[in-house]
Amino acid sequence: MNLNNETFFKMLSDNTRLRALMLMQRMGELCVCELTHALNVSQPKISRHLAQLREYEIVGTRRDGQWMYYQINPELPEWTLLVLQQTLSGIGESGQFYDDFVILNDRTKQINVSCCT
Amino acid sequence: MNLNNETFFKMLSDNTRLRALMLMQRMGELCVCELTHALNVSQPKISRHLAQLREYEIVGTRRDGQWMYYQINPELPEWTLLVLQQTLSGIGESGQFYDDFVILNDRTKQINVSCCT
DNA sequence: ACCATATATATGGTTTAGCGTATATTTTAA
DNA sequence: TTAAAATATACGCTAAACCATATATATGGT
Repeated sequence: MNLNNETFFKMLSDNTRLRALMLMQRMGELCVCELTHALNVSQPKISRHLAQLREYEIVGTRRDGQWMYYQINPELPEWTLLVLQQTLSGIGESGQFYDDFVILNDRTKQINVSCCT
Repeated sequence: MNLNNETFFKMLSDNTRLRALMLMQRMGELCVCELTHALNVSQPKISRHLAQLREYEIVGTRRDGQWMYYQINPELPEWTLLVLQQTLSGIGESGQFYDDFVILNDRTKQINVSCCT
């Protein structure tokens, strides 16, 4: 599927997708279970949204064993990358987006815990 | 209506609204008939979209006689203004968004022509 | 081969968004 | 006060988005 400007913003216009993107923007790649946990949404739900983001190549994936890692596609048009960056710095330091980050971080700090438990 | 991040992007995710916003970002305030003409869409259509943008205070209005002028609300959160700016510089120099601008400019260059003829 | 874990997809239903057409409102001018 | 222009809204419809639940696929370990 080809990404036009309209569609790019549509992908940002769902709260679950936006939260996921903000986490990826901050943390680099993340696996599905980390996102499921940090955002506290059902697995099929996050998976469907990630599939949409991948369909338009807003995110790329890497498989490592059973885990699928998602990250923001670094080859997106420059201006879209800047928009994502601007958005994170605009909204990432408080509220829900910040909370998501804290939950994710608390979890990853627990060493020796496999990605998803 | 209160504007959240999700909604902000939703407002950018419709092509007609995005085109209108890009023109306003470039030109400052514009009246409905200018937008109708530049975007070549029906008057009720642009009017409904402008009403949505106004509902979330993404744009503000000023009446001058029969004409209603719309412009991007300068009191939007800083990051959203930056996103709009970034978007225009990313997509405004070619394609449909540029074409809209050219059409608008050709028209306004005709001096002594009332706003809508 | 079989099971458990991680992830993806399919299905059916509900809500929301957008459109064209018709009509209403506001303002100006005669 | 009537008409015309500019703009806004209402209505009925269609399509798209999103969700929860159920099921399928893929991988790794035993």
